[in-house]
This record gives sequence, structure tokens and C-alpha cells, in this order.
Amino acid sequence: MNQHSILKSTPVTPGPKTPKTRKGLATQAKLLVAAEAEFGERGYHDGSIVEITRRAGVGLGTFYVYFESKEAVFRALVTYMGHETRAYIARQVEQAPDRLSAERIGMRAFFEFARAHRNLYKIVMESQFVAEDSYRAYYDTFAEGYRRNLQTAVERGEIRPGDADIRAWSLIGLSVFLGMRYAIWDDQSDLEPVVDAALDMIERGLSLGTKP
Amino acid sequence: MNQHSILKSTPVTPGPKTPKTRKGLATQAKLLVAAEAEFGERGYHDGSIVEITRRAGVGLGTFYVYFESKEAVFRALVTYMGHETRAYIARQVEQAPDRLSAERIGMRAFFEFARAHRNLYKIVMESQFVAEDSYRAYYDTFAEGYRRNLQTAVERGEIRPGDADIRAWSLIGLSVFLGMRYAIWDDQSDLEPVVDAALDMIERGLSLGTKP
Amino acid sequence: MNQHSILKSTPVTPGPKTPKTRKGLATQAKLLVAAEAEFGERGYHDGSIVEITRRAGVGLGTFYVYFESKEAVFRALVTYMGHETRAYIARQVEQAPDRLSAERIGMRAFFEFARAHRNLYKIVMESQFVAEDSYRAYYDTFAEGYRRNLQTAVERGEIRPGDADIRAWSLIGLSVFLGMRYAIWDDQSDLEPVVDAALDMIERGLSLGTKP
Amino acid sequence: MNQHSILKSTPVTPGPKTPKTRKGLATQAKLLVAAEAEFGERGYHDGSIVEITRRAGVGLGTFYVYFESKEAVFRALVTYMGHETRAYIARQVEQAPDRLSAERIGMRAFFEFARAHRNLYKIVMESQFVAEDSYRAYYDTFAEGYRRNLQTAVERGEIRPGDADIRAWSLIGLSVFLGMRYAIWDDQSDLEPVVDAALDMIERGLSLGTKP
DNA sequence: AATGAATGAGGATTCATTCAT
DNA sequence: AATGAATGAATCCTCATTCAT
Repeated sequence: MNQHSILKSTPVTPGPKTPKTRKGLATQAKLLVAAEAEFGERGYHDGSIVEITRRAGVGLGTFYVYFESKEAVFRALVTYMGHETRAYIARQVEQAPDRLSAERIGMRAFFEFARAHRNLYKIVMESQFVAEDSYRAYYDTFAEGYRRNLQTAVERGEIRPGDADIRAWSLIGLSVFLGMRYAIWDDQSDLEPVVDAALDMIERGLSLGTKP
Repeated sequence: MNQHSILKSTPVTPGPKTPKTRKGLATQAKLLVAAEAEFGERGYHDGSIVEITRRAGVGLGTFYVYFESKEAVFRALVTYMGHETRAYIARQVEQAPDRLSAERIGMRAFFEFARAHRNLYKIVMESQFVAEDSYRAYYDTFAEGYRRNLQTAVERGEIRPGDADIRAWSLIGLSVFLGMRYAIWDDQSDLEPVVDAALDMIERGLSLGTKP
Repeated sequence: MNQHSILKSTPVTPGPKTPKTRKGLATQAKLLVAAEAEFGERGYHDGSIVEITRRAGVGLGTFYVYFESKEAVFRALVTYMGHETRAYIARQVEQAPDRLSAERIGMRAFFEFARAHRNLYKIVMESQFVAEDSYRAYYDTFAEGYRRNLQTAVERGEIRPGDADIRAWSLIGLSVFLGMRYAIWDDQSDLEPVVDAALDMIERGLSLGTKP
Repeated sequence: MNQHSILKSTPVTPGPKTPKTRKGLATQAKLLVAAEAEFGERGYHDGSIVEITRRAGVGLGTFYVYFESKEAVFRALVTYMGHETRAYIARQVEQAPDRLSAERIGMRAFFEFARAHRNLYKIVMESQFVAEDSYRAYYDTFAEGYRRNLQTAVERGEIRPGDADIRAWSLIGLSVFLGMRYAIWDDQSDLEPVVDAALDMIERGLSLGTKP
């Protein structure tokens, strides 16, 4: 509610019905923001178009000037959120000296982002039941990037060899659940210890070190 | 579709309205099986009560003899599935000599179970949007058991010390996503390499070992 | 409004959703009668389902227990009306000694029927724009019967040879338009002179007879 | 689709809002042509104004510069079509030596015209449910002309005496249905045999001739 | 003259739930 | 215990029309 929408400051994804004027573009953006809030708070099925338009401060019919259907906004939202999440994390990770540092920074960034955009979290999860292809695309894209990074790290000798794909999905799942548990459900807790503990495991695993 | 329901052979969860006769119990069980299939295939919102009764081969009104509401069956299903999943895994893991072996066997068991009961997977995930408390309870219970096991293992010196809770949620998330990706989406793939790769990471992490 | 519905006394066409009880059958019949009135008075597009159920004295939802959709009742209505119209005319014509007498009796019967069931007239005409196949079927069936009768009459030497199909469609068109003009638009006029004049033309044509 | 619109080359009916410039007149004409196509193909209710403007290649708002409402274009179309149809037939019939020849030529002309302008056919029929007065006016005008011709023919002793009005409506109905059946539905069939058979009946009726 | 953004009344349809039998 | 007829709240979506530019 009082969270900053991830959409406010950014130009809007074109969506199916492209507006022809500057004003139209603004209206579409307002609707997308409203939809994010509505679906985030009430979920897809309980969320209603009238309420979206009320939030956006426009007439009901206006919605259909900019989106084909309820599902269409939802999909647009998921796609858009994928872009934003990846972009945010990428920006944070940019300067990381190596893969393991990148993992740490990336996870921290992900948690921050998730906590700052709860609605996003819910919407992406729910997309699994509303627009499965969008959901898969969301994580496939994520995993693909991850995979490439791990691959490169292996090649550079930064980490041990191993199937990059499986590792990527593992790390995504791990982050998603930790995020859900500690960033969303426990919305006050300090996330740093979580990152530390997770990274410890990611880096060294559970086995007893072969200490000297 | 041609999968064995996890419900068929087992006595039915008492649900809100307890049947008094043997026949009543059987009818309730049929309804639960039907609900699992219906919700699994069509999802909670698209799934319909009439269809559940049709699948169960009973009249529409009969449903309300055994369940308070649509949500009630759904909850009953989630709860029941929690029991079954944990029971199955526990049975498999029983003989494991140590924690890391237990992890391996447990993950394998989880994948098998998930693949054999896809509907379960979907239903549990969707419960997040239908009955959030059931969803949380499902994973909380899971995590609690996990936590205890990890705790014990640390105490026994089988694994390195570390926050058992965070580790538990990490491992759950990791398993859930790997299960989704390799057991559900890729429904033909061999799961053994996935277990191997995942366990390798869980055991030793990503860092370059200081091998001799 | 105050006209006798053609449906009241007759068992109802099964329609897509067959009721299972006697009571259900009665409700379906009430709905069909109500639909006839509603569509007849307001036309297909302005006619509304709520209004149909109001007329039938049942709840809105009840409509969908017995009919798939608005279009479905409409189709059922057209089909049913075809049966009724043909049955009525056939009954009147039964005793006619020859084809030309049959034509006269049939046309008279048709006019009477049309005037007694204005709604029918409108509904059948409108079906052309709502369910074209029903419309075609309506007239095709009519024409087919007509064609056979004319054919037989030719074979018996009762009338001059000539293409039975074209004649059938001619006579149908002629009757439909005369019915519209004199039985429906002019709802008070005496129809006998119309029948006479039309039959005179059908029997002898326009040419000057080679009378003595 | 690939038929020549009956509107293209002719000055446009004044319609409710008369354009003042040459350019305006052209735009209005484009809209009328587009409306003919749209209503002809999709029918009045499914036809939409946006689509009409799209076909006409103008902006949505432009429509309301030239027509009061959806119904207004439709009426304009019906009226206009009445003029055109009658004009076309009149032109063909002009040289006919007597009434019966005129009938033959007129019917042939009507069929040709109908086949060349299917949309017209549909639109006129549908006007019955959209603008009943336009529909009645259409046929009343037609019938009135017909009536006069038949009257004159009787007076001239070209045909047998008989009620001209009833005959007029009979012949219209007959032509309309034959046109529908053979010129529109069967859009490939040769129309000459139809004209022949119909005229045979119109001229000589069905009775056995009292040949010498 | 031309445009397209904005609007909201209106209606079909769905389906969980109740209840009399 | 079992049934299925009846219900109406709830919502998505369409599209003719208006109007500021």
C-alpha cells in the first residue's frame, strides 16, 4: 500500500493495445500501477477491474482501451516485473569481483527488492495459476542468466565444476523460499544473517571441512 | 490422470463433517479423491463442485453432506497431503546412516513422490492463494522437522555448525524448485543426476575445495 | 401478450440440457413460453434473460439450468415453431380433396396461425440474423414438404408440370409476404379476400384465359 | 467483398448531417460505403462503428460528424438502397412491350441486382428489426409502384382483372424468396430457369390449361 | 473538418450454496 | 444418506457516444 510501486518511474511496457498519444501512455501506466496494487493485495481472482480503474482514477471502460482483458494486464505485470527484478539485481551485482561475491550481493539485493515490492512476489507466484507460461518464462529467463554466470565462473576456475543448470535452479529455489520466509513473512527481521548463513552453505556446503 | 491417487488406499481425513456410517466414509473418500483430481487438473478457481461430484459419481447435494464448502475440501486436501508427503519421505529415510545420506535419500524420495502425485504439487502451491494458513502450516511443519534433523546432525558432529532454520528453508526451497523444474515440468528426465548435482552442492558447496 | 402461446399445451422440445424431473420439465416449459413472449415483443437483442426469468417467475440462475445460452433458447424456439406451424397446417390440410384445395386451405391456415402467433412470425424472421442455420432449416424443411406435395400433384395430373422446387419457394415467399402484410401489419382485415385473390393467381396465373 | 458497392459512383444521400464542403461529402460517402460492407457482413448488431471508420480509413470521431447515430447510417443505407434497386429495375424494364414481359425482365433484373449486392439484401431484411418504419417504407414504396403497373395492365386488358395490391405483394414475396434461395444462397446457380419457372406460374398458374 | 481518449450503462454468464424431497 | 432444482450475487466485457483538442 504505502510501498513504492516498481512501476511508477519507468516507461510502461507496450502491452497489446498501444496508445497513440502521450496522454494515453500515461493512463496506461496509471492502470498498470493500479493493477499491481489490486492484484497484490487481493490476488488475481478477488481483484476486480472496476477496482483497478477506481484506483487509477479512470472510468471502467478506459481499462479496455489499454488492455485486452484481465488476464492481459496480469501477464503484462508479470513480464514487466521480470524485467525490473533482473535489472535491479544486475545493477547491484555489476561490480562484484567474483562469482561468490556476486552470489552474496545478488541474494541481498533480491531480498531487499522482494521486501520492497511484496506485491510483485505474490503476483509472480500466482502467475503459476493464471498464466503458467508467463510464470515459466519468468523463471526460465532468470535461470538462463544464472546458468551463464555459473558456467563462466567454472570456466574461470572461480568455482568447482558442476551442472550449471541444476545449480541455477537450486539457487533460485533457495532464494525464493528464503525470501518468502524471511523477507516477506517475517517482514521485520534482519536479513543479513540469512544471507550469511545461506552463503556459507552455498560456498562450503554442509560437510565437515577437511581441516588441517 | 493414470496416476495413483495418494488417497485411495488410506482412511480419509476427518474433515469438518464426520460421517457416521461406513458407507458415508466411503463417499467422503470418493469426494476427496475426486477433488484432488479436479483441483489438480483445473486449479482451485476453475475447478467446480459439480465436477467434483460428477467425478465422484454422486449427486451435487452430496458434497455438502461431507464438506462445509469448496475451501474446506481444499484445506482438507492440503493438510492430508502434508501428512502423506512427510510420511512417505520419513519411511524412505528411516534407515539412512547419517544426515547427508538422509538428504540424498530424502530428496530422491521427494522427487519420486512429486512426480507420482503432480496434482499434489499444484494444490499445495496454490494453497498459498486460497488458504494461506494451510500453506504456511504445510511448510512450517516441514521446516520444523528438517530443523530438528539438522540440529541433531550438528550436535552429533555429522555436519558443520550453522543456523538450522535457515538451512532448512534453503533446502526446502531448493528441493521444491528442482522438483518443479525436473520432476514436474520435465516429466521424463532422469532424476538421479539432479540429485547428484544438488547433493554435491549441498555437501561441499561451490567453493574450490582445498583438496590435497 | 394476450395471445395464446403456441407452447402452452405441448410437451417441450428437449433442448440441450434435459431436466431430470417432472418439475424441471415444467420449469423449462415456462421459460420457453416466457422467451417466446420476450423475444417476440422486444426482439432478440433487446430481449433480456433476466426479463425472461421474471416473466417465467423463476430466478435468473434457473435459466441456465435449462438452456446453454441466450442463443440456445432462441434456436430451440425457432425449431419448435417450425414443428408447430407445420403440424397445424398439416392438420388443416389433411382432408383436402386435391392440391389446389389444399393450397387454399393451407394458406388460410397459415394466415390464421400467423395472426394468432405474431411473436412466432417475428422470431422466425429474426432468426435469419441470429442463427442463420436455424432459419434456413426452417424454410428448407417447409419447402421440402411443399415440393413433395407439388410433385405428387403433378404425377397425379392435378396440376400442370413444372419445377416443384421453384414453385415451392415461390409459394412460400408469396404466403410469407401476404401474411406479413395482411395478417400481421393489418391485423384487423378480413383474410378471405386475400386468400381468394392469391389463389386465383396461383391457379390461373395472370394471363388472359382463353375463355369462351 | 469483391462486389462493386452500389454506392461508389453515386452522390450520397443527404443523411442527417449535411456536409458543406466537397471533401466532407467525399468522407461521408466513404463512410456509407464502409457501413454497407460492415453491416452486410456482420449484421447491424455485430457491426461496429469503429470498424466502419476503420474501413473508411477515418478516425472514430469523424463518424459522428456525418451521422447522428448508428441507427441513422443504417436508415440512410436502407433508404438509399430502395432508390437504387427501384431505379435499376425501372431502367431495365423501361422498354418492355407489355406487363408480362415486364415481369420477366423485372424479375431477372431483381435477381441480378440482388446477387451483385448481397449486402443490400441482408441489410434490407434486417431493417425489419432495427428500423421497422424504414423496412415498411421500403416495401410499401415497392408495392405501390407495382400496384400501379398491374392496375394499368388490367385497364389495358393485358392481364386478367384482380386485386392489384394483393397481387403486388404476392409477386414481391415470391421474388424475394426466390432471390434469397437461388440468387443468394445458391450463389452459382443459373437464374434463367428460375425466372422461367416462376413466370410460367405467374402467367398461367398451376391449373391444367383448358386447351382445345 | 478530423481525431482518439474517455466513459459507463447494460447484460450475459458462472457457480457455490441452500433446501425440500 | 442422497439428490438435483433453484437461486442471485458478482464480474467481465462491449461499444455507442461525447468532447476537448
